[in-house]
Amino acid sequence: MEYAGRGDPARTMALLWDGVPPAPRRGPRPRLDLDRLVDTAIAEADRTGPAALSMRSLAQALGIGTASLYTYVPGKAELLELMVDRVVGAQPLPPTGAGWRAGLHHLATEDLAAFRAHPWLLQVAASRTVFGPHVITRYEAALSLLDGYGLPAIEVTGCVAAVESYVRGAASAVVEAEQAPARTGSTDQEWWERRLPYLTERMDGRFPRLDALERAGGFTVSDTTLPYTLQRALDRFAYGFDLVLNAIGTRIAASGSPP
Amino acid sequence: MEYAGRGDPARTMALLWDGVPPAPRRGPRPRLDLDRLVDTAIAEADRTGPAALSMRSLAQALGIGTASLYTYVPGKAELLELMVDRVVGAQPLPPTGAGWRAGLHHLATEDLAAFRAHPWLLQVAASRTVFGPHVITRYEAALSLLDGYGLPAIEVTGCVAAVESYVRGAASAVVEAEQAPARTGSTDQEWWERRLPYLTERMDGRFPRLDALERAGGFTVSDTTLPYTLQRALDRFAYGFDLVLNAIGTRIAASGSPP
DNA sequence: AGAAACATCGTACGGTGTTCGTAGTATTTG
DNA sequence: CAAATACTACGAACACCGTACGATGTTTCT
Repeated sequence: MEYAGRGDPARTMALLWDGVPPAPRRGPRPRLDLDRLVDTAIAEADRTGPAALSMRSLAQALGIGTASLYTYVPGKAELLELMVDRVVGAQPLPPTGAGWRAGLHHLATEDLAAFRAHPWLLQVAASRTVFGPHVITRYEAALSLLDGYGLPAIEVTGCVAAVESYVRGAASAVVEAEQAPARTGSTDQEWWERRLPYLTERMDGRFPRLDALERAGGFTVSDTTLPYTLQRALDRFAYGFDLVLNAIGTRIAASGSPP
Repeated sequence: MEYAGRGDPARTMALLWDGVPPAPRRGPRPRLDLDRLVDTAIAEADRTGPAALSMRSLAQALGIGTASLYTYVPGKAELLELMVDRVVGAQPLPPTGAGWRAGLHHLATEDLAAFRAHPWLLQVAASRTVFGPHVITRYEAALSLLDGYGLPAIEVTGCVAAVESYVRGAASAVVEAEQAPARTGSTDQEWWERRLPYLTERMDGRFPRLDALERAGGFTVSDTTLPYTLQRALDRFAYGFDLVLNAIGTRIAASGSPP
């Protein structure tokens, strides 16, 4: 999942920003266009899981030979970048004029939805920021949400970065909860029924705080440490995001200028 | 980097919680012990990068045959889990009695340090929570930091989860900034000098907010979107973490009971 | 018609995690 | 003491992976 940034920057930048270069004059027509390739790759990655996308299976899904892929794309790393920017491009931008809080909320909700629909985003985007047009457009929109409230530039970028960081981290917990059954090949209940005996035996009495939580709030160990219930994970996402928004609100209030 | 949770849970749990099982009575003595194996794996992963750890190279570093590794560990997935729990076990626990803020600050600082020292943690821990004794001990300690302030249980777990989510997301930005030069094989400056011409040409005039930031605050595009300067990334980490802590403080204050 | 430019793709290379079967060794048993 | 036993060690092989190379076929321009 690393695929160091091999290809020369010019080629990658051109693919991201200009799409496919002008059609060449000679030789046989390409059977594919870049859009179809990237779309198929996204669908395939969604279907088969994050790391399971292989150039061979992608080529097969497209009905072409494996080596032919390299006519369109320098390598897998660049393909992944194109996939990221394309997914981001499909997200709606936050509404302007509804206030910073509604705007950031919209942004985070869309991001969470994208991470859930395309879990591989978490692994790709975690290792390197993609410098595509849609990614930057979205970042620009996020910055403008905090414009006009008197926040200094350094704080605007800081707040947006904080939101992005939190969303990425919390979304990965949500995705984990959502994917746990599929990955283990069994239902949540089976998964826990098989592990709980070992855990309870080992944990017995050694973790008073967790025990207290279990007695007081009806949390089981499985519920607190790893919120395997999707609903619990979503609740946590919302709770923590509210914390972040509240903190941003305090900074805005402290900066003087009203909305 | 997926390595679905193959091995049976009993074996994995036993490895995590009980260490190596009682020494067998017959047959040749094992040449290795589990601790040495895991330690070497950690060192190797630190040295060669996240995904570059291979069972073959690890075996070579240990001076044994590749297949022999599977005598000690069911597979790579389980080995990675052992590595995670071992790293977490090496972290100091937050001081009790210094207050929740100091405690959480200590926790986050140590986590960030661990992510920087072992970048592969971000990719391993992102996909599944490791249920090892040290991980749970650390979680227990985090919970107890917020004990006694009158926060309801659901909020205690919510706040700890929020901190963890933020730290994971923000740390990945820091690590990205720190590793960028090594990954691209060139210095920051070279990397940007090669890409900036293409970027500025494409971005010219299309992103007024970013342009304004550049004019006003001395931010370059490279500085805002991807904080390739390590110092800037660290500043952002601290700023956002302060936001989260402030929000938690507000919740605590609203819950009545003083420290 | 011939040359040049291009897409296609079978094949091969060096890597990966893991399995299998066998060889070897130390303890326990008869 | 010898034989059975239970264990470690590991070379070889399997099924994959991303990618480079070179041959082949197709289209367009001269």
